[in-house]
Parts: sequence; C-alpha cells; structure tokens
Amino acid sequence: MDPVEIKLITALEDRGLRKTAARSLVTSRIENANDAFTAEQLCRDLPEVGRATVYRTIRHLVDSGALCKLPILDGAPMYSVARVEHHHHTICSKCGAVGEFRHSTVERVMRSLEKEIDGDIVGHRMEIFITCNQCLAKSDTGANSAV
Amino acid sequence: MDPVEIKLITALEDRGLRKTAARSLVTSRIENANDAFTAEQLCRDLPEVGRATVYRTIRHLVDSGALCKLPILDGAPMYSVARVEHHHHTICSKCGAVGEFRHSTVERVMRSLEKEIDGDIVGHRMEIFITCNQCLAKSDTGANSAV
DNA sequence: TCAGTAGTTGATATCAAGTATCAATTACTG
DNA sequence: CAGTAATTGATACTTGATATCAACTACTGA
Ligand SMILES: [Zn+2]
Ligand SMILES: [Zn+2]
Ligand SMILES: [Zn+2]
Ligand SMILES: [Zn+2]
Repeated sequence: MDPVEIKLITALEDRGLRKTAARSLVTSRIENANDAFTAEQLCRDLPEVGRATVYRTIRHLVDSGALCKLPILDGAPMYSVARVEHHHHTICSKCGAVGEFRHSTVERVMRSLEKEIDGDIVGHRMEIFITCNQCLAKSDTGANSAV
Repeated sequence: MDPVEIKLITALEDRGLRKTAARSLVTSRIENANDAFTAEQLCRDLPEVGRATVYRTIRHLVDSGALCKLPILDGAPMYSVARVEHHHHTICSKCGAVGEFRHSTVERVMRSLEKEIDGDIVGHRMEIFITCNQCLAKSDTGANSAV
C-alpha cells in the first residue's frame, strides 16, 4: 500500500473510526489521484460509494489534518494531501494544478505583522497563483502557431 | 453622497452601465453597511431589489475592483469595499469582522519567492485570522464571570 | 418632446454543492 | 456467533447562485 494511503487510513483510525470498504475506496482513490480534487470529482470517480460517505470521509480527513481544503473563489473547494505540516499552496490559474510550499521567511514575516495588526493573530492562509511549467510550455509551442 | 458610494457608482458608470434605481439601492446599502457582507445578506436587506439584480451588481463591482470577494471556507464568500489598491485581509475568527492591511515586507517576500517556485507567479492572496479587539474585550469581561 | 432601441429588471425555474434523515447493513467485541 | 454501536447510502432537503425571458426603463437624437 502506498505511503500516502497508509497515512490517510491511519488518520481515520486515529480518530477511532472503523475500517470499512467504502472508506478504503475513498482513500485509495485520493492516493491514486495524486493531485488536487473536488468532492464532486471523487463522487463521480466512485459511483459505488454514496455521496454522503464521500463527503463525510473527506471531512474526517480534513479535520485530522491529512487533507488540505483550499478555498476556490468561483466554485467548490479543492482538496490536496498535506505532505508537510504547515504550508501554503500554489495554484495554476490555467489548469488548476496545486502545489505545496513552505518558506521560513514567510512565517517570519507573519510573526512580524503582529505589531501592525489590531487584535491577536490566530492563523493565516496564503495562496500563490502561478502559470505552471506545463502550461507555460503549452503556450510556447502549439496554440498560436496558426498565424 | 458618501465618497464610498460615489466610488461604487463611478465603478459602474465606468463600465458603461446605466444608473438605475435598483443599482443605487445596492450601492447605498453597501456604503451604509460599512462592513463585510454576503450576497444573501444584501438580498435580505433589500427585499425591494430582485436577487438576480443584487448578484449582478455585486459581480460588476467585483469585476471593476471596487469590491473584494473573500473566499470563506465554509459558506458564502464575503464582500468588502476595496479601500486601497493591493491589500490583504484580516478576518476575525469569532465575529467575522473583516479588515484590510497592506505591508511592503509581505510584497517584497512575494517577489523573493519567485526563485523558489516552479512557474510564473501571476498573483497571490493572503488572509490573516485574528481575534479582533472587540471580541478580546468581550471574553475578558462578561462571559466567564458566572463562576 | 417623444418614439425607438438597447440595457435592465425580477419572478420563476433551474442548477450545484452540500447536509439531514433514517432504515438497512456491517464491523467490532467478547 | 450474538449483541451493539458505528456506518452506509438512497432520498429529500437546504443554500447559494445562475439562466430565462417578458415587461420595463434609461438614454438617444430627430
Ligand atoms: Zn498549469
Ligand atoms: Zn504560513
Ligand atoms: Zn471579532
Ligand atoms: Zn500582497
């Protein structure tokens, strides 16, 4: 079994949840996706698992920290496997590919903002929008070659 | 007329949109709110304006940059009047109050991340979650006084 | 001033994401 | 293996948001 899937299953077990066929299908599908996904995508990919169960399992994984839930302004949130503890995301504006990154300077700056901001800081979130290398490559070749 | 409302109306006019009674109701309501709001809140506050029109007007204002649209992980996005050009938001986790801030260090760090990140950076977003001063004050007094 | 036209409105229907219900099923315990 | 509590998933529902389109209204310029 893939280390990612083990991690997801462990996250469920650690919450005292039972190991069931439905949950295994969900975790192995997430592991195979190997990319960010929406809840509806999972439902479509797993017609043999009920929507309620898909949503419930995702919620468990998010609550346990094994999955990140990314807000998407126009549309359903996306989920991606959390590979390191605290991190932020890159999102390709063209294809939606999601990456993780972590940079100490960012965290240091956050701490320095405490003076500037009214109230107590309890957390933060950050997304960097990019055009990913695949999409850059695509627009360099093909696309405009008709002129 | 309030400068904020003038700004909103101008944003609509600049897009070649007509000045109508419905749109005036929406802009003056936003100006009076003086706080972040959801589309549904606006609809409730303006039963005399159709839902479609409320949503359409908000979209125009967001597209023109006069309003910020903030993703809220569990629920409808919130909107707040954009008071300065590029900025980020503080969100109180207790009461939902939204503030704006701008800090040059944050922007400088963003630029420095270009080396770390695969692909071209085209933008970023950042939210700082806080407990605002009002909520801090509330939990200091009242609340636990019963013991 | 007013008719023509193009933009606007809003009731209604529809869509999409997500949650609540609850009887039937299944995983664990001893 | 029986008993119990957790889990499932079909169904119905809720909420946020968009599509439709006939009626209406703001602008134009004759
Ligand atoms: Zn891409
Ligand atoms: Zn961080
Ligand atoms: Zn607050
Ligand atoms: Zn910034």
